[in-house]
This record gives sequence, C-alpha cells and structure tokens, in this order.
Amino acid sequence: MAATTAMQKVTGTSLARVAVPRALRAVAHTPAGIGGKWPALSLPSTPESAAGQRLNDAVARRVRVTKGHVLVQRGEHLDALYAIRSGSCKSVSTTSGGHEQVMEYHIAGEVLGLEAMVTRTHDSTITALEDSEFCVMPFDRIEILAQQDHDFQGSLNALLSREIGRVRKAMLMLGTMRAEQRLASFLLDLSDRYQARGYSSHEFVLRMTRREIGSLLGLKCETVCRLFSQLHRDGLIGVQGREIRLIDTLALQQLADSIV
Amino acid sequence: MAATTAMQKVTGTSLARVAVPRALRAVAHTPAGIGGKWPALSLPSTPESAAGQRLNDAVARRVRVTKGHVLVQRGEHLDALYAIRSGSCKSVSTTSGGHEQVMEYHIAGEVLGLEAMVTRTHDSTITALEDSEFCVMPFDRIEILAQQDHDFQGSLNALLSREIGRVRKAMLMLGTMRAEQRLASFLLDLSDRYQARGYSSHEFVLRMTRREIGSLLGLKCETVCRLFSQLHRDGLIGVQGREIRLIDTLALQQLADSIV
DNA sequence: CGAATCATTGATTAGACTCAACTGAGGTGG
DNA sequence: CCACCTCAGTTGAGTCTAATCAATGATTCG
Repeated sequence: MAATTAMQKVTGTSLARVAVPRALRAVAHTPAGIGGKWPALSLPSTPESAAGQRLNDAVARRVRVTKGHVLVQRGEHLDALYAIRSGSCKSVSTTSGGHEQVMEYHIAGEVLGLEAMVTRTHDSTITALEDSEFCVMPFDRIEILAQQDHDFQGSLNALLSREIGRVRKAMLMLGTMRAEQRLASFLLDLSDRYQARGYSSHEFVLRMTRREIGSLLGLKCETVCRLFSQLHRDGLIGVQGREIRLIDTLALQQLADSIV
Repeated sequence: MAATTAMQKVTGTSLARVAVPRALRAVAHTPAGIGGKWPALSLPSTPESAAGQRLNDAVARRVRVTKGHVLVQRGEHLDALYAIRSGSCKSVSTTSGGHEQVMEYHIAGEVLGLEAMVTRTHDSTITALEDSEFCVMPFDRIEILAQQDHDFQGSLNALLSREIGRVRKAMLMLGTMRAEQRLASFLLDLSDRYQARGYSSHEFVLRMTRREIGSLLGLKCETVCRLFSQLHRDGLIGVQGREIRLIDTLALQQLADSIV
C-alpha cells in the first residue's frame, strides 16, 4: 500500500484532537490536486454511493490509522464526516448507568459521524477495528457545498435517512427477535452491504470479536459462539474463526424472518 | 371543550387520505386568523418547545380524532408534521418477518412524523391512543419557512436531533437492560417529558395497554404486569390500573442505572 | 517466549416466556 | 336494564432461552 501525497500516518490516541492540528487542516483545505480519493464509493449506484459521489467534493484529505485507534471520542464536537476508504470500525455508546454497547459496525465505503450531524456533537466513540484509511470531509466545507448545491443537500439527506432507518431496524431487531434470528439477520445485512460495495456477498471476514458482535446484537459472547457453531453444524454457514461463508442464504433469510 | 373555527372533527380511518381532501387543505393554508394554536408548547424553554415556538408559524389547521384513529399509515408520503395539542399516540413499525413493535409513545406537546423527514416516507403507522387533537403543519409550508429563516432550520434540526437521540437511547435500553430496568427507565423518561411540559412529573395516566408497553420495551404483557406489581410491592411506585404514581424516584433511578 | 485476550464448549442458573385460569371493565344487543 | 361478550389486567405453574460460571485451546502482541 503506497502512501500518497495527501496522506498522513497517525498513531496517537484521538484523531480529531491530537492528530489533526489546525495548521495541518488549513493546508488540507486546498481543494485541488487530490485525485481518486474515494474509489470504494465509485461503485454501483446505491443511494449511499450516489451521495458519496457528491461528497467526494468535500474530501479535504485522507488519514491512515492503526488498529484500535480512536477516530472520534464521545462528546466531541463534530468537525468532520469520515468515509472509510479501507478498513472498518465500530461505534460505541454508553448508558447513564455506565453500560457500553456497540451501536454500529462500519465497513469500507460507508460514511461515519452522521449520528452527530444534527446535534453537532458525537454521542458515540468510533474506533478502528483494523489498520484503516479514512477520507476526511470537514463539516464547514460540507455546509458550504450544501448551501451552494441543492442536490448535494439531497445526498446528505439520503445518508441521514439511511442512518435513521438503520437505527430503527436495529431497534426492531433487538425488540422482537431471538438470538438465532439476530445473528442470521446480522450476517444477511452484512452480506447485502458487502455486495452493494462490490465485494463478495457470501464470503467475508468479521473484524469484530465475538464479544463485540454480541454487544451489537444484545447478546453475550458465549451465546454468539454457540450460535456460530450451531449454524455451522446445520450447514447454513461456514465458520473458521472470523472468516464467514454464507452457504444457505435462503434458510438464513427464513430463519431471520420466522415468527418466533 | 369548545370547537374553534379552524377545527374539524374526523372519524374516518386514515387522516391523511380520507379526512383531509385537497380542497380543505387549500383553505386551511390561509395563514391569518388562527390564534393560540399551540398553548401546550408555549411552556418552559426546553429545546423542543423552543423549536415549537417557531413551528407555530407553520400550523395550518387543527384536527380532532377519536381513539384508535390512524393518523399516518406506514408507507405514506410525508405531507405534514403533527404536533399533539391534546391526547397521545403510538407509532408502530413492522419487521420483514411481519412482527410489529411499538417504536414510540407520544404525549401532548410532542411533534410527530419526524422519522419521515429525511426519507419523506413514513415507516411507521401512527395511531391515536385516546380522543386527541393535533396541529397540522404541512411540510411544503415548513420547507418554505426553513428556506426563509435560518433559525427555523435550526429548530427543525433540534427536533430531528432529539428524535435520533431518542431512538439510540431506546436501542441502548433494549440492548443492555433487563426487564426491571427497562420499565423503571421508561417511567422516568415519561416523568421527565411530563415535567418538561408542565404536567405533574410524579402522577400520570398511561394511555397504552400493558401489551403495548411491553412491545415498546421488548417484553411480554405478563412480564410488564408482574413488574408493575413488584415495583408497587417494593414501594417504588403506586399503581392503579393505568394510573401511575412515582413514589421513590431516586430508587427508580438507581434501579435503571444499576449495572446488571 | 510468556502474558493477555479471544474462542469454544460444558454445566448450571436465572430471568423472561408460555400457557392457563380468573377478575373486572366496557360495550352491545335483546 | 341486564345478560352476554370481549378484551385488558392479574397471578400462578412450568418451560425454555440465554446468561453465568468455569475450564481449556488458540491467537495475538509486546
């Protein structure tokens, strides 16, 4: 992976605070000279990638972070939206009681930070799950583009809409499904998202631990383990550590849709 | 309750389709002559009521509906936002598998339909839980106001932001809390909302059945019953059918915040 | 090469669901 | 006006799902 001119290597703790001082940001704002910033999103015409096309203009620079790096800290002011160029990340919220829960699992091609777009304050901590590269789209720049271009505003709304839909779907999942169904529905959702971005829809590598997957689905890690084993035994999926192969997608779908 | 000039009585099935023909809507658009449309929102300066003040200008007319009336049908195009002037309602979503879940419980003073603001399509069915009165704010009108007034756009964002926060909070609740905590946290949330609107924060009447409350909290109605009885026995709340009295708010808070 | 975390499986437990019976409130029609 | 019906609410008994506790490989990382 060759480093490009506009790229910087970050290994500190908080990207927004430590790694992106104002001086650097000002330089990065120069609009010209950054080509092919977002190849992962130039793919099929899903709503998200359509919006991504336009968001391309807002990209100021790229950053690389190492696994475990905190991209955004809960409570921070929204300075920028991020698009994952390569890699993956999770976003984690906290209850008033101190419980943590993984709220989202994002893969290459997806846009982060949307949950903060209205409040302008992040309410979850975003962490890279592997060495990753992000496109940074400063929010003031996005606002200017949105004012100039009415269509661009529409693209933003499309992204925001997807975000709301995603959370509501998650709420339905947590409120109505049993453990088996949740995992099946998680895998199918992931499959769709990989497909929409041109990756294999039936073979992928999970970048989260069993514990993190459990947290996302409202389950404990042992339960997630057992379910993986069970689906494997039943021939619905292939499992080898974090490598997943979907074998009987139809059966998975039926499982996810089954009424109790 | 005396009927005002701009008010109409509705008893059909779908408000947006049946009860509000285009002719009537055109008449209702006349901006003048409707005073004191929204007293419930002229109260303390919560973010929501601040936004409400501005939204006041967008109110075109009021409608009254009877208990059980469907205000918005899932899948319908977003024509207007609604503010509850008096009464209450629920919004219900459906999984791909056909399961239904109550997603929201709205009381007087709150604004409905926000979940559709970005997509422009409602993804849940909204039903009145008692005889209620709503302020109707046609969306085209809202858009015009938002373009003219930058602050108004901010107020809309504040509402949208609350909506996203609410759903995320619900997701955390469903993902991390046990049954007892969920009910406690539900009651406290409701208490806060009543207080914010100038009603009693420690005595209120639930307008949902035990089954509907259970659906909202991801529980079965028998479980909700038992929990009410238990909290009653323990002296945390008073329960008489749907009339609830919060007795030991601190203990409730501790219960809701307790780790496991 | 340890130390630590992750993954897996078994045994047991606890919490919520299911099924069932009963009460009471509200609504309807004779 | 009352008998009847339906549905909400409550409580008990038993079941089952997922959590907890525990032990052991497998990986990863410094």
